[in-house]
Amino acid sequence: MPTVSTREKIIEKADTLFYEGGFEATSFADIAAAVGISRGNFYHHFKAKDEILDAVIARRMDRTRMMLDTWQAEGAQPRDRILSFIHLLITNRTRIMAFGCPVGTLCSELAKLEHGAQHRAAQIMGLFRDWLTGQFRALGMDQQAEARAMHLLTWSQGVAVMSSAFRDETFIEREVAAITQWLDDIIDDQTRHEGRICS
Amino acid sequence: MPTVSTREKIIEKADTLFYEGGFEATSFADIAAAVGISRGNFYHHFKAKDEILDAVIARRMDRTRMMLDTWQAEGAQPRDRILSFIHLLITNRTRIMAFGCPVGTLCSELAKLEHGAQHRAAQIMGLFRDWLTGQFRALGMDQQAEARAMHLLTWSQGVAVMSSAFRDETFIEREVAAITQWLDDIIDDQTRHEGRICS
DNA sequence: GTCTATATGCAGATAGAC
DNA sequence: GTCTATCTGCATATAGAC
Repeated sequence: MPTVSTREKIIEKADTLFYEGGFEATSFADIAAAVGISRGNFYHHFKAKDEILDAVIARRMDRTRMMLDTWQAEGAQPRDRILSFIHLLITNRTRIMAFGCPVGTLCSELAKLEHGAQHRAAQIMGLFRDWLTGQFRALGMDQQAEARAMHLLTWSQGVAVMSSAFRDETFIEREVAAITQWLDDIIDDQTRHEGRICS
Repeated sequence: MPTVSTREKIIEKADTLFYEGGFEATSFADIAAAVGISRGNFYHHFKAKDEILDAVIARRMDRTRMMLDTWQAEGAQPRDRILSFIHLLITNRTRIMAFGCPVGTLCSELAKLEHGAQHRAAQIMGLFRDWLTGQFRALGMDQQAEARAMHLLTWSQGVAVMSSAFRDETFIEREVAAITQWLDDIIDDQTRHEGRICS
């Protein structure tokens, strides 16, 4: 029977605490208290704080891949799949306003700490970039697919930063509407362009 | 003779260290070493770490106001002034790639720390928002002035996060070109709109 | 695998000499 | 106004009993 191991519980709690309080500001004691184990027991599972960070990043990579796979399977059209990504801003708006984007803020923090795991954290962002690039490519935007994926990611990261700075929920809603409008505009352009080539 | 006081030196060094290493990760010892004074002397000037943060935020507010005033005086047209803002991304690209945006990353960090100074840090962002709103208003975009200021700020914050995550200098250059294009497009739209009303 | 007890170091902060 | 010496607490990390 695969009950949740202590190791997995540690990773799960550390993931949440790193997101909500930051990596540097989260202590072993915080994680141990959240899991309900002693500090000493901690070192049976992880030799150093950096090892937990590695495990948390690996967990986030796995969960991101699973989420992207779900969106891929559930979305009938590339547009629907891209909308799944955009609507993360709505679904997670309360947490985003309080703590920002989990990926963006981790990358920013590790950059300042000059932490070795910085590159691995950026790979989570890379998963989104590559998946979104695939969606725009499926829409026939071969040349501009990656640039548009990067634009959408950039816009989302900006919304996360600004909404947490100003604590404005309506801002997120307005921006999501604007992003959706942008998406439909470039899809319209693409459709017209293909029509012109065919005729 | 107004030589730079020790207090001012502390604020200046703390400003840099908070930006490059983060507020939480920067210790009194770090600042004292950078200034060249002992830790004990520190407390003659600041009673607590939070007081230094307050002073750093106040300094950043002052310097931001001065910068905006300079842009206001030097730019002949609102478009030129907005371009001054956009080109911050180019001027500071090396530091932005390494440490992100000083304002955005401070807001993000203080949000996670649930720090009381969070609101004051967001006021720096507010200075940019209000100034940019004034520029768009001067372009005749009364209704949409603030939304466009927020869009420009959001985009810039996104570029800062993404360029530091991927460490890509060419990305900043491409985005600045795209932002400039966006600016000229909405100015064109505005000009045509005014023409239509007058004719 | 989990615990208690503990080592070591550095953080923020204070007292008091010069 | 600057220093040295010191306090207290919490951080990461280890040792070893159960």
